Amino acid sequence: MATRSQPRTEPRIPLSRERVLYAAVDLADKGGIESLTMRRLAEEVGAEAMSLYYHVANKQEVLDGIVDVIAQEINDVVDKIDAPATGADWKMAVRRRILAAREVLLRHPWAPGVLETRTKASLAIVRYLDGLIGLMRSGGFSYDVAHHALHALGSRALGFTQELFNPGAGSADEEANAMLASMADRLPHLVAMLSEIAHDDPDSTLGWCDDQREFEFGLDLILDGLDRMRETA
Amino acid sequence: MATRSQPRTEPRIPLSRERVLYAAVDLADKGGIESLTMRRLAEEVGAEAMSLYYHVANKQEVLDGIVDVIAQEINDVVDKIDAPATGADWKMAVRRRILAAREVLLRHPWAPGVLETRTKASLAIVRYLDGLIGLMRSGGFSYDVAHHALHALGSRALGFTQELFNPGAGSADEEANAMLASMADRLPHLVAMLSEIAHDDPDSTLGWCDDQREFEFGLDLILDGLDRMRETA
DNA sequence: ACCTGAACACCGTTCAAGT
DNA sequence: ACCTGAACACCGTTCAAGT
Repeated sequence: MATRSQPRTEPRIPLSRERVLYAAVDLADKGGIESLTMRRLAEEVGAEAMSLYYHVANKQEVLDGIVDVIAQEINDVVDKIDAPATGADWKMAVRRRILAAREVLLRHPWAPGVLETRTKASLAIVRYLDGLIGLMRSGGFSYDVAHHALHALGSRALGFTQELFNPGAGSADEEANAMLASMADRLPHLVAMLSEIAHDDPDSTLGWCDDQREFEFGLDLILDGLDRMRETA
Repeated sequence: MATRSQPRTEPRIPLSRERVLYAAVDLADKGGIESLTMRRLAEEVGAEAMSLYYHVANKQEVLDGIVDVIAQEINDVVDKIDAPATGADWKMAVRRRILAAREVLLRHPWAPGVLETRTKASLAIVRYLDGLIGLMRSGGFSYDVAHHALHALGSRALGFTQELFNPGAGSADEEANAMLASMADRLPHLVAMLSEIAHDDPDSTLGWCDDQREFEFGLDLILDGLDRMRETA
């Protein structure tokens, strides 16, 4: 429906590494990470698959790139949080940053999984970690303890926990429940436990069990333990 | 070179789901998880790729199967550990089981990554978790707290922690160090921290940072925190 | 019951060629 | 400098056919 003077469906803004990466994040947000293929990404961006290779070396670099985009988003949010008034507030300051990072990840649920597969450290993530170390330092920790602390937090430092399995939507859940019920004799403690508690709160979830309350429980357990070390040191 | 009476290169033991899964574990152990393809798996087992589909529904089922194999290996080891004498020993009992699980995973370094991608709970893993819950129960925890505890442990319950990135062997490491050094101004705390500490202990590692000492530090921080909750409850 | 050959739809990527 | 078409090597998987 374009006029003859504009021959084909508009040449569009030229490709660029940035445009490719943002389109990749969009694709993953909309269709999950498995929908992110070079061919589909090219389509999304109005080009042929092979054109992408002019702007990124290969798919690994795309994956590195989108992790970096998300990490930058985290830094943007986190940088707006004020520094703590006194060093003793380190715990609250770290806590707020981690929960802010989590909010970003909740908007990009594919990100933790991709992150795990990365072999190169994203610069933006390293920047984020540097901030956490800084907070702990001014809270009175030695570099040595701050280092241990990062390890103890693990992926929690970025706002997510690891799932041991991750039943998707609906059906698998019922199936699992049926299975569990049928073997109550072999799994006595687990069945008893699950019948006492209930996983509600289907929002605020980054997986099956990684909901907000549980995340904060584990986070606080670790932060409290670290704080106690700080006091006795 | 076979005699005419034995026409082709020996018919071999027939295929079976078990044989397929053990061959798959072998392949992953030897060549990493990315070397596990249906076609290569078939070759390993002396058959055509399509023959596998008679014994497993698809590749997802192979992946489910091999984590189950590893989880059984964990249970085999863990079941040999004696139960604690008194309930108060829950902490040491849980600790020993987790460290035993870790030893198994160190022999199958691809397993944590595959585990994370599974959507169905492996029965063997669920059995393992049931055991941990049982120990905590007899240690005096309510089911509610035991449940929180499992969440707080996360993947640590199975003996591994999540890496935020995972530089492989050698070169990438140096590259990362060079990068870090070149931006000491933008990452002051991190560079300072890394110059103070050193990651040695290249054995006992399940990734870059997940070495034995750090794993135990985080584990003990959590277990101690839980124990404190138990005492004040 | 168990295995296979040929074929399909889809990957990531190379390379020589177009503008 | 930027983009592309054709082609390659490799996936997982289906389906009809063999024994």
